[in-house]
Amino acid sequence: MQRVKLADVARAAGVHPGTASRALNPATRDQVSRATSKRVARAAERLGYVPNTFARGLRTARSYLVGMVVPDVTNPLFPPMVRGAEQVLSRAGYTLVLTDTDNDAGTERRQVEQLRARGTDGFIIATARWEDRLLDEVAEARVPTVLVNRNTSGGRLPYVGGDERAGIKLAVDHLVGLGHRRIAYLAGPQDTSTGRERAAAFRQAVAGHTLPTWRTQVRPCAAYTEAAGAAAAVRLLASAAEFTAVLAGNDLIALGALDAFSRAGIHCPDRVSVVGFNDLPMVDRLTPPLSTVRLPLHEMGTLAARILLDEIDAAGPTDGGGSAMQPAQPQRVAQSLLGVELAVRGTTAAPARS
Amino acid sequence: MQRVKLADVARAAGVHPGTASRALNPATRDQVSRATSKRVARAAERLGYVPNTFARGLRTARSYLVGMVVPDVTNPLFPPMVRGAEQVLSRAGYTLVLTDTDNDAGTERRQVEQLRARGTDGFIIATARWEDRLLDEVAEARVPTVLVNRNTSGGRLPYVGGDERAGIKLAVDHLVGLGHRRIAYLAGPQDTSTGRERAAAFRQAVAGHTLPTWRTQVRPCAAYTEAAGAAAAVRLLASAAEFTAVLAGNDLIALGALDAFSRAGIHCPDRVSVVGFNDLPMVDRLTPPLSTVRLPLHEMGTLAARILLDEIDAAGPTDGGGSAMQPAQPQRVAQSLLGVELAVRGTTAAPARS
DNA sequence: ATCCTGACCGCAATCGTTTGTGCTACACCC
DNA sequence: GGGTGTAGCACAAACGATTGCGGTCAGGAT
Repeated sequence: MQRVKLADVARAAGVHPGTASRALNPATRDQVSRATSKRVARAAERLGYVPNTFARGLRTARSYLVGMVVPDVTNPLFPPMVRGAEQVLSRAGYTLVLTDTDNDAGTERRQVEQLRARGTDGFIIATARWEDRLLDEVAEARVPTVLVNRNTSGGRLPYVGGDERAGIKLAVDHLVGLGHRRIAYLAGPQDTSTGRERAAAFRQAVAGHTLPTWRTQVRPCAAYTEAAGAAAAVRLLASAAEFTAVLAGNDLIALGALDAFSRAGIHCPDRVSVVGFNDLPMVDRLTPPLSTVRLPLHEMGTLAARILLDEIDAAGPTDGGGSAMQPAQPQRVAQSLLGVELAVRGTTAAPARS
Repeated sequence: MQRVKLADVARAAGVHPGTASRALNPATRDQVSRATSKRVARAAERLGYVPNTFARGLRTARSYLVGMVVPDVTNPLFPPMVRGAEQVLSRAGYTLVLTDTDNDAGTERRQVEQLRARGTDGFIIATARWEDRLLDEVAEARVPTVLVNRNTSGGRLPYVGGDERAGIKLAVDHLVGLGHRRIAYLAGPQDTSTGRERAAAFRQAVAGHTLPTWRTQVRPCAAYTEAAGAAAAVRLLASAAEFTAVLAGNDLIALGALDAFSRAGIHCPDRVSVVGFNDLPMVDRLTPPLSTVRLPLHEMGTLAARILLDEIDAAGPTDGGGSAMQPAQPQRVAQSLLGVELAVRGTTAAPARS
């Protein structure tokens, strides 16, 4: 590894290693005279001293490592969050460790445990399930953690996401504004917060207008994939329900539905309007370009990182056991909802007059 | 951090910590009787022992950390590589640290140095420039490193990428097969290996057929972006060169060119054929769907990781200075080119008969 | 002149593992 | 039975930084 150690710096500055340590550490610098502090700093600079992370970590039980857990880096939803998080973390001297769980609960658990063993200072987790034992344990162990994009039912961990209710409402209002009265919703999987929240928001938004509702109006998809979206769409068609617009739980579902419609000879936007969610890259280049709800993904990443840093500072050195003071009841923690916007594009239009 | 340490395990098994250490380490297990080894293993299991990475790293100068450097996680080209690399690394007990340089040489240097200070065991680098001082230094310092996707001029570091020459040849042959005779090439930036390699391959492929060549036939773009591609395309149009097909340095350039052509009223594929490179997600859903060369991105990631692991093993504990035996000349290292394929889709067709 | 105070810094223990060295038996051979 | 090997393990010294504790010294108060 690197050659020059603290003792070298100390020798060069003519002081004891302990003193050099204090001089270099901003938090303890005032225990040392300004003169020696300067001298040590200069020596360190000159010799190109960089502290040995292992030694430091061994003593302080701080790794300056943060784990970020995503289901699939390949899904374009996540990279912007990763990027945002990494920017603020690295600026704060932390290093981001990315792990991809491949959407599998087992590997997720393994990865998290491996990172915990490594002394990771905290986690940013984008894989939360609505009921999530692993996260319950993490919360129990008081490991600094913040959820992003997906929340849990418990609400015991800080969360940052987009304002899904607002996004759905925007979409529904837009469709209603165009003249649509019968709108179907292709919901995401109901074991994720986004699937549940958006579905609930849809019902609420529809109830806000005086629109007809019918039994098969909201149909959950098995997954956030094109295949699942297509399947749900054909089921919807088979149900013979009348509808002039479809709101999808996310863009992939919307794309799948679009495929199904076009295969059934139902042209968009002439015969059916479709709205997605997430505004994935490229969906604005399709024909017709997809109308969709845009989330501030990058900002979600940066905010999550900032909240995590606060949490880490508050927790102090990782004592694992957590502080003795346990609140009377599981306290409610910060749930941040960021503003979203609707991108109106080519897949939405006034309904055909029947 | 975690409560139970090696000494606890040793006590439980009735042996000295040193012995417990050997018993737990597969490489030194044979210095201990089978009986005690079993006993220690059982005790460790029962107590839930996980070794302290700091202490271990402090002693062994091994971090089991690998840094992966990409210019921009948000570019869909990279996530599959990251994913592939992470899969093989984590299976080998390593942890992947991802860092995004934002395409900036300065932050790249800072990130790499920070990771080096952290004792990172090796690097997978996807940001190589054709002339790259930082990588020269890294090679000099003998830090285990493998380049992926982009190479350097020196060829002193192991590299894994797609077989660009073959890809370009496939594309050119395809166009020629359709009847095209005048093909232009919109090259990527010439400070990257991909930009240079593909351009050279294009010239070679064209020379392989008896096609006309002309002065403005290959035009470098300033960057791998849609804007740069569009700009190059309008320059190409302005040059009044006759051409019936365009091969692009990558998909983004192709998309930009497509935009420019459509703005100029030149319809694709009727009046001009276009083929891209990389096969980004979604480009198969555009109208017309983009014909392009597909790279085995995931496999590039896994192979890079495997080569890196070999290198790390060969290098042994990070001694920084490198072994004393220096080869007479900078030896040529493994340069792996993976097979590519051409996805023939809607942007290529026989040229209009003039 | 003595005592006290506080600023500054040195000393040494400590974090938890790994690993070179050396001790103790026991087995084996002639 | 004495010498030689060898297997199995204990001992303790590292690795490099942090930090509680205590010592020194100058300067001011009494």
